[in-house]
Amino acid sequence: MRAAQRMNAVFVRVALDHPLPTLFDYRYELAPVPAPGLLVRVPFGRRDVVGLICEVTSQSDVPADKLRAVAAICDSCAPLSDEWRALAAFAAEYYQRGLGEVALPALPQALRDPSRWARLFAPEERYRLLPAGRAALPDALPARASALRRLADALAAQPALAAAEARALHPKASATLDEWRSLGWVALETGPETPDLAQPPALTDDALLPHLTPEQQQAVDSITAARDFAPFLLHGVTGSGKTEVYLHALAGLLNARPDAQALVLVPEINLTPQFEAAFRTRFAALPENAIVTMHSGLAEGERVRNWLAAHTGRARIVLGTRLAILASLPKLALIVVDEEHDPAYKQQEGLRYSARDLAIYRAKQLAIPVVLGSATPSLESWWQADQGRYTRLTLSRRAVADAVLPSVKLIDLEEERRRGRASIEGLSGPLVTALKARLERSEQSLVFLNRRGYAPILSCDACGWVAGCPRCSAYVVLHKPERTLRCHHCGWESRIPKSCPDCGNVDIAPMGRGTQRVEETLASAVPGARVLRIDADSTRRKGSAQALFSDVHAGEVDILVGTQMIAKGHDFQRVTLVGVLNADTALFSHDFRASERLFAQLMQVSGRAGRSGLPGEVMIQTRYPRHALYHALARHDYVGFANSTLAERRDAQLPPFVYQALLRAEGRTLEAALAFLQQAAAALAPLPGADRVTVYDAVPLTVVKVFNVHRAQLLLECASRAALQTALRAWQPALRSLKGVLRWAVEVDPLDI
DNA sequence: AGCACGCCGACT
DNA sequence: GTCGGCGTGCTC
Repeated sequence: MRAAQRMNAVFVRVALDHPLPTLFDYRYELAPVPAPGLLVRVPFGRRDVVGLICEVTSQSDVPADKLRAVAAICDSCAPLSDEWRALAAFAAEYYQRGLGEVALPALPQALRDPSRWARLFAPEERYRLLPAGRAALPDALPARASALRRLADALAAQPALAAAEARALHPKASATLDEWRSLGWVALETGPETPDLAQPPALTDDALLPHLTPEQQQAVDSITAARDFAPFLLHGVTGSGKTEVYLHALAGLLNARPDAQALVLVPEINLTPQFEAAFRTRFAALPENAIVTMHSGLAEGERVRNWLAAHTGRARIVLGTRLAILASLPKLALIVVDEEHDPAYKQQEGLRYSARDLAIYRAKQLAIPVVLGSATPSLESWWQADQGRYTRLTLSRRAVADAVLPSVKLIDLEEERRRGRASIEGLSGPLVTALKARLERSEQSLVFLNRRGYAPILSCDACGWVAGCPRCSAYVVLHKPERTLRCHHCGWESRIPKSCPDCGNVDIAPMGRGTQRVEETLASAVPGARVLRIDADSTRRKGSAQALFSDVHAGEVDILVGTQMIAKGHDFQRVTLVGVLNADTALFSHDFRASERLFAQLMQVSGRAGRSGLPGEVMIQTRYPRHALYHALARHDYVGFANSTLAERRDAQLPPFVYQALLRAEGRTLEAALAFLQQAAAALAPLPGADRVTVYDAVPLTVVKVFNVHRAQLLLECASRAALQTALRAWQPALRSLKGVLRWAVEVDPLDI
């Protein structure tokens, strides 16, 4: 008996969201058959947590007295596929984390809450209006019970009303509907949803589509013809119609295979609405729930619904930000990464993954095409294309007839000053004149400045005091509309002092300019102009960015001033002038990627001008009008810029010619953080692979202290990705065993150094 | 990461 | 006399 039990014993090896990189074994004694990929609720220490079954075995190496039993299993949700678990395992391996730390946070929160499992997978309840109810209902309700009336109207309007929809219409819908049920007015039904309407043979009518330029057509043909892993770098100047290429490639795929899924990534939440609208218009024949979005702005309920739509295969197009790269997509057949160069694809906390790089992995794993689109590809991707590992697809011309690239003018601030030409609060004469001319012609202008707030510094003329953050080693930024000083690192806020807290002098003055100050200046410098500011501050409320952008589209704005938020994606029809302020700071940054980022940003913002056929003009105010970056920009010469920057990177042995990783440490004192890093460096030296790794000195971060925590980092560099990976993997236990109360994390392929 | 247990200062 | 500081140790 005992022996038989042992023979039949079932154990599961479970990944938990926990820093230990191991799996945890549990006895499995429940009725449903366990399978890898299913979620379970297990006791862990003193609490219950959700884990992912990675293996089902008949024996365990863990001593029997330590083993505990699985408490519950979620078997109404199809198991996460082998491919998905392999993706999570790869990400965990590559970014030096535990599998559970990758897999579980990638799931929607509701799935990680066992108390919600039953409800999530319960067949949706629906209410159907019965003839008795149809006869009685509207009149039986009090005249002013508007919510009840809406509920009744909704019941009358459709064959069956989903319980969730009913609850959205009326907070007490369940109680009301139960009452109506007892009166014989409505019937409750459960079961599978009414089947979707049969999909028409073709989702799109080719005759109605905008006709493609030969370059676009060739790009679409190449993508559509791909039958295996095929990475494409779609290099297209702004306005060249990259989106149309995506749409055609999607149409080709979705038409050819009625079950295929596509994943489209965009760098920012702000860009999802316009893509979603384009997909819904173009693929109007798809059922509504076949196109879903995935980003951090979704409410929890919608997040699970959309995730499940992807997981069950019902969603054909998933549109999302970087987190969508970890969605479960059993029939994934095409991945598009729009604006692939955008740093937003790099997660900057927790698991610091690059969604673009994982997209490449995923495409390779599934042997499918992946399209990386950009007007200014990352040098990493450009180099891959140079090497022939990615296929380059080029769109060299603007797609709209007559739309030409804007002319770029550099305004030499030194010369303006030498010649004694007037400028108003940092706005040069030529720029103000150009802005006024646009206003007269009822055209729109855009002023780009990558610094929010009113002024980055508030200082005392008399003693040199500068307002700083008490918690960070950083100055605080003056925010005039909010009448506060604000730390952009930790969020600390205070009132604006009336006099210098050090010497009492009342002449404390804002220095430098942010978007708020430029907004104020523009209002007086360009009389009559309707000025709108869009930045992280003016769009803090959820959904407000959309409203502000639609004001611009509706022509209710003459001058739009803002940070990089205004540079991305939006197709403003009447913008013919782009002014760029304060770009020079990035030219001489210590960050070797600063110029690449600046070039991409300026190229992108320049691309906002003249999209609809009106001639566009870009004016860049600079002290260095002869700088090579600006010259390349004026010629719209990404290729020249990329090639010369790559040559510099090669000479300096910087990425993509070497691979980097960082060890970051945070401690109560800088000394503690540095000491930890030095110990860590010493521990690395004897490990396998470490002989090929260059370890630099531990250094404090530029902003050493944030929220009273002192930060330092150690840079590792290696010509071989494999050797770096080996060394990093071997390093983990050593790092864990180092003592000291200190937070640390390894970052692979860091963007900011 | 949580969440315990485990030994030393200022309070009902 | 306890409440609670965070050091360190464990989680199948």
